Amino acid sequence: MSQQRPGGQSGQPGAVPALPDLPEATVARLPEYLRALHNLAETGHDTVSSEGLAAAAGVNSAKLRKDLSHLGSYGTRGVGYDVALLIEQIEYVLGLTQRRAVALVGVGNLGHALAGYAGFATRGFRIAALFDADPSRVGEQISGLVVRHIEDLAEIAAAESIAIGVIATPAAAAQSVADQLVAAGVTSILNFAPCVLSVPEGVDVRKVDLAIELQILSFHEHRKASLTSLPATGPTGGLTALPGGLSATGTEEAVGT
Amino acid sequence: MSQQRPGGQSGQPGAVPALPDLPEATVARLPEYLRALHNLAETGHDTVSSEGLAAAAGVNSAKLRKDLSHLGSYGTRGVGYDVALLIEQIEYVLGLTQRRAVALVGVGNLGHALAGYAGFATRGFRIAALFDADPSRVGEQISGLVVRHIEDLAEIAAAESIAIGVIATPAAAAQSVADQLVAAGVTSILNFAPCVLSVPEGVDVRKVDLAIELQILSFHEHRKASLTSLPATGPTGGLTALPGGLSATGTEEAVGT
DNA sequence: AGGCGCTTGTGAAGTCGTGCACAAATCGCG
DNA sequence: CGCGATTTGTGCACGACTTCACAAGCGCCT
Repeated sequence: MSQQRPGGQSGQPGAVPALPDLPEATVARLPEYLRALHNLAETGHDTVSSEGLAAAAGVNSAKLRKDLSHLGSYGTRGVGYDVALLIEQIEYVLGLTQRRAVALVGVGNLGHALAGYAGFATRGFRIAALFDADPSRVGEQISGLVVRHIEDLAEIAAAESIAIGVIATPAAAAQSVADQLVAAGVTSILNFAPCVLSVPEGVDVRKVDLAIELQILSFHEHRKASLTSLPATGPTGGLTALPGGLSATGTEEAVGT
Repeated sequence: MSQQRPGGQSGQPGAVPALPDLPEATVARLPEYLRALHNLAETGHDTVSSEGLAAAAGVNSAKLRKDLSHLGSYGTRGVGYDVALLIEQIEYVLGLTQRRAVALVGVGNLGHALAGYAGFATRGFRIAALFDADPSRVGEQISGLVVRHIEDLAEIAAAESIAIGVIATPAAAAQSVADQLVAAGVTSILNFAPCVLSVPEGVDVRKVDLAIELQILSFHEHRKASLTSLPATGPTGGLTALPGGLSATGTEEAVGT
């Protein structure tokens, strides 16, 4: 609460205030709060209550308050949180005040999509370089960037101060790419390849596996089906009259996500 | 994930081998085990120890044994697990014995990549239909499928027995699409749009947000950077940046890939 | 047949995360 | 200036998950 500087002894004058070491679960939710806050800011809200922000982020309000309390006391009792101030604080804690350079390796199907994903640019990141091992792809231009050969990774990573790498290669190549990223000084990796990477201590790896997400959903489907013996909403039971209110008025063109 | 049915297990006197009520954390790991097991099977392994499989899946061996124990006793003490049998069991529990039909909504940048992603097809799923709200995209052919207008969703979903939907639209359209999916009988949704979806009880939603993953990595980058000048406090010790070693720490077998 | 080494399955303890409930703090108003 | 309405920050209890440690079971070798 009154602890402006968690972490205790920081004898470094002028140094960055030591980051509180947040619970991992909290860290994983902060980006969601941040997105919700940006939405609120755009719709003209100056302050927001924990209840309101929690609803916008899809979590419990008590959890939200506890999460925010971990990074200091930035709310006002009886009023709520100042949206702009909270955005600033979360962006600072997440290290988004600088626009981090990201290297993307593998410009296949998925790599193309990622290279064109506007969400990276608008949320604190800059794709600084694209790489591939296939010579026929080197030189291709995607979203204003030229694909370089993976051999040039170390050189470019150093020049661009790249600390985060994204692997969008086939699984067979992923470990080799990871090794090269680490050798080039990258200390955080986002892996889309369906395999386990082994990296030295001090390097963070996060994994996104699209098939796994579907398989988890499949389990719940299976379970729901095994519990459903009588309910009318059986599979393809017949055309149920759709509620007319669900018109597609809100649908827009599906621009590249 | 949150909306679990309460434990009131009603009736159903021993008919089907009722699905064990697995911990959510276990469910999330089963697909990883499954992938590792397929790798092992392809490289000629007939059996595998918990230690070996755990290494291949990137988890602790005790955790793996406990996970597997939840779905029955399919190991042999002193020997290990029969790879083929375990694959069969996990696929059954995950509901992958049938090839589930999936609807993909939004064929923008990301949607294209997902439609062409081979991993879905090889891991238990069949993309049965593509949808978009943009008339200029309707009719386009992608990976052997014709893009249909979102209006046709209900009809096609019924015809193809689609129970899982994937949303790859801009955030502004996602809620509307989700409503339409639900109205069409879809009970599981994988959402790539950066927003919170509200759905009726009984519908499962999982979310994948690429920018959030990067922001989590960014936090750890920020934290690492702020520690490099501070004394190491805590059990995690200072991250000793072994400069020369580019090879991975573990010498464990790298699971063929 | 019996002992020995290996591996599973699991009780128990420890750690982490969640949600409730409430005191403390702040604002607006009479 | 004090009071009530409102909302934050947090102590505490509970539940979920992880990890350890070990007994029980299995196959092989002698």
